[in-house]
Amino acid sequence: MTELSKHFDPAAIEARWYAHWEKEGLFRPERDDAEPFTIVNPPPNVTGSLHIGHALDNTLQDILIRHQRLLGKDALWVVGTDHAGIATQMVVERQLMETQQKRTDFTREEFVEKVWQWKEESGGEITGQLRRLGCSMDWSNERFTMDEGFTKAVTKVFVDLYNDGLIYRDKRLVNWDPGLKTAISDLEVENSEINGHFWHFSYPLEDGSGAISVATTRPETMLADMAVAVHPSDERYKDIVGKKVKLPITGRLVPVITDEHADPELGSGAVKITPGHDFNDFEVGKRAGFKPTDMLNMLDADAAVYQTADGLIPDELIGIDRFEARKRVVEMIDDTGLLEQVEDRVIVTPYGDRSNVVIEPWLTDQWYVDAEKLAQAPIKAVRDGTVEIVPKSWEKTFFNWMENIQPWCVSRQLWWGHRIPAWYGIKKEMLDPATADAFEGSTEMVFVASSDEDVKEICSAYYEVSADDVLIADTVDEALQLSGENTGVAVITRDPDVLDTWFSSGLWPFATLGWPEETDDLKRHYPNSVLISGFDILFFWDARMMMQGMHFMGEVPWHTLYLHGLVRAADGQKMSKSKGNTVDPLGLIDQYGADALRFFMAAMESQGRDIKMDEKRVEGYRNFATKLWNAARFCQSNGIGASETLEAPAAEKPVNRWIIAETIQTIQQLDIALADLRFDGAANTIYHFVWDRFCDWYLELIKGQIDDETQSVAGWVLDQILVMLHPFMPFVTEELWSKMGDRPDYPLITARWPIADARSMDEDAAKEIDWLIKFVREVRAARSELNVPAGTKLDLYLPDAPELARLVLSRDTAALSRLARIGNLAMKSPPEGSMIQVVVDEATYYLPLEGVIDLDAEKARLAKALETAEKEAGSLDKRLSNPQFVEKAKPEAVEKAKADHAEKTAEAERLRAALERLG
RNA sequence: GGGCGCGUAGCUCAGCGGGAGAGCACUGCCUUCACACGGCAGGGGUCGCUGGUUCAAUCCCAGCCGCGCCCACCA
Repeated sequence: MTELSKHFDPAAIEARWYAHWEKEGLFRPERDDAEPFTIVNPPPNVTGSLHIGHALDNTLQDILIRHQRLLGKDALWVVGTDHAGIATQMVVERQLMETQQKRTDFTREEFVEKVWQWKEESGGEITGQLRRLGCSMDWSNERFTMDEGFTKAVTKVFVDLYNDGLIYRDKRLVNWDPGLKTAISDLEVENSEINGHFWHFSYPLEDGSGAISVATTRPETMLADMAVAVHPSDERYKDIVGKKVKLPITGRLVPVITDEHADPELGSGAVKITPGHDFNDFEVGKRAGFKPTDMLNMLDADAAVYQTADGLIPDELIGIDRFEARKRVVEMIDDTGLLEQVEDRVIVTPYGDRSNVVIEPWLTDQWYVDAEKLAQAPIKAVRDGTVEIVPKSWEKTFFNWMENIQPWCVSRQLWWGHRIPAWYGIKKEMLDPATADAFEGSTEMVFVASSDEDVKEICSAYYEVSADDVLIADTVDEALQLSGENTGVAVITRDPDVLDTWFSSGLWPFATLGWPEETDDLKRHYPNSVLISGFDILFFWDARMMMQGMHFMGEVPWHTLYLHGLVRAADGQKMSKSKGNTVDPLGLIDQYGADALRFFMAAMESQGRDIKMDEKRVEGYRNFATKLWNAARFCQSNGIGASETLEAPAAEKPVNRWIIAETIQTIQQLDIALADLRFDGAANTIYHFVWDRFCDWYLELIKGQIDDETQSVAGWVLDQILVMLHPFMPFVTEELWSKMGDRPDYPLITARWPIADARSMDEDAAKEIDWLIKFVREVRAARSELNVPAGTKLDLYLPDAPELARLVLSRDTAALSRLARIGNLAMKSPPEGSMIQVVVDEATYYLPLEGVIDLDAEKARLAKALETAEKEAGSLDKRLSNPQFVEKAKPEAVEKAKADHAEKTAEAERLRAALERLG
């Protein structure tokens, strides 16, 4: 047994214990016969480093996992990192930029190789940081979303979904990020309001019979206008419908059409229609009979002006950036006198969440997942309670999104990621390798397959059935030339795109367990027990896990979905790097220890609310750890050590019987709080037990009287504390566990969670000690208010005290002497003279005081106490004299009111008498 | 335009049908033999406002006032 230092120094023990746990395999002890408990960790980006949100998220998970491990379960916490397509590619591209290089200086293979290299050298920094937080994940099976097995799973999922008709290729408007030059999904678009303008143009009618006024916030798109729409019921334009207008600048002739979309109330009631560059207009365009392939496009991948198919855009505008083009178009229209008006207006503008660049609706071929179909099973699962969302208030949000879900664009024009397992046969003359949109309209046929081998088979089969117009492969596989030298119509090439990162991370709950192989782990740990995630990824990740999990596994991915909030800065603002208001969790760990940070997170995590950072509070929990440390130090120096029993030891002394009962009550409360996922309640329960009950009362009551029984009880209680606190504060508890006694091969991390054995509860002892505490408090308060010097001992006279009081007071003289500074005890009336009168329940206690006490102060004290008692008695009296209350209230409430009334009345009476005695 | 949530002690937050709690901050006393990262005692709240339901409302209902967040195609 090593002596403990006076202050607890977290840094001195954390790394040591973590290394020990990991090395000994204690995060995943062999428990093949135990009930499984499984959590998958939301895989952090491989580029990521631990931020305060991770600290919250992972602390909560670790609390659950450690608790379940202590309960004896086969607790598995799956861990790994996410390849994070866009983020990782950006990191490596930035790195290249430092040496004036760019991605396209390399072949795709070379670049991807560089990313892997980066990943090996610098990726996964966060995994070390999670260790510093104390997270007990199963590192021995760490995964990566692009490791071999996972990639296999992703490919299978794509192929299967394709074969089930749940993935398809479609030409429509996507959210195009011109900064990253890739499509992104709806969820990756963030709308924000900016100050813009509303330009009103006059479009002259072709026949010269007038003009129609249209207004737009995006004037440059008029270069690709294909119609002007008015509402069918709009009488003003009745005669113009069907005529054509001649667009300024391009001179394109476009029809005036009717469509419900046009709002007669807005502007002139006529709206320009640009199907290739606006989501509404796309729909209007389709209704008006335009096919997507015919819709005009006027922007390239960089969002610079691009010549439309009809070649009508003046050369001077070609190649100009969209925002510059906006100015030029307005100027040009103004020059022709067709600019009618410019209004200031707040415009909702879409930005890419990664690039922070304005998103462009752009007409491309992309892969889409039929999310609507996949959403049905998850909706039902939440509806019928198979998946419980905690807190429940998120259900509505979940349903609202799931029930209105849009096709999910899953293809990304990136190099880093899971490459889409689709191959195209393309006619040679259509192939233009120089441009990104080379495949535009050139696809002859698509083959979706898991491997080149599969492609070969499919191609051969296809060749057999329709030899005339098929391909000869030359890129993927030489064997495809089996198809013959067949006039050289086509080449085969693999889809250059990769999948949305969330497409793969959605498989996390089962692909990490070995799927598609039917492994034992998969059978045992799917469905997972619970998922902990921030509400910010409810749609991104949680919902997708449900869709993919239920489709491929036929079962929900987990039974409970716990959503926590955001950790905000102290002023309530969202933390962000750009605002510079982030708090580094590792800095907090350095300063206060991982245990303190973890306890803070747990204590602040009430369901449903964001957490505001409060460093003072972290400090407070550091103090708590020190408090526990010192309590253990006290125990150690008094021969109190590791308990030898799991059950509470037998005890005679009331104080020991009392603390055993208190401990068991704490276990019960903790069990309930943890079962309810009330992290705050759990943390507060153990906090107050340790500090208020164990340290402030129990240890004080036993000081100076520590016999064998007390040693074994105190040792047992401290052990239970260490176990109960371990999920929250793993480091300090493990250290104390080892220091409190020799327990080789029995580390705390795999100890036994205490059993709330109610048989050890003792009501009589509780009554006695509770009364004692109350009495000590009253005496202390009286002494303090009358400024009796702390060291002065006073004799105590109790002429009319009830039996319980006499018993307790005469037994616990040592404790009384220490805690209330009581000298001698006499069961009789006090001598004449000045004294303090203390009223506890129905009795008065007298403490004569040498010299003169401050009579006024004593009167004031008693008067105040009397006032309080009378007020309470009065209000209870009023309630009890209300027949309605006695009649209708619950009997318990009436009983309680009666008892309280009696007590308060007696107390008031005593206080009144005491006051009278003072004259 | 829909949906969700919040407004309780100076601050940060629990409580959510029987008469209000915690941590920090504040005041006074205490170098009491585990701990001053401590101990003891204390001050401080018309529980946003207005109605309603109830024997009883901070807690339930309605409306209002403030403040967040999410979703949504108003050009």
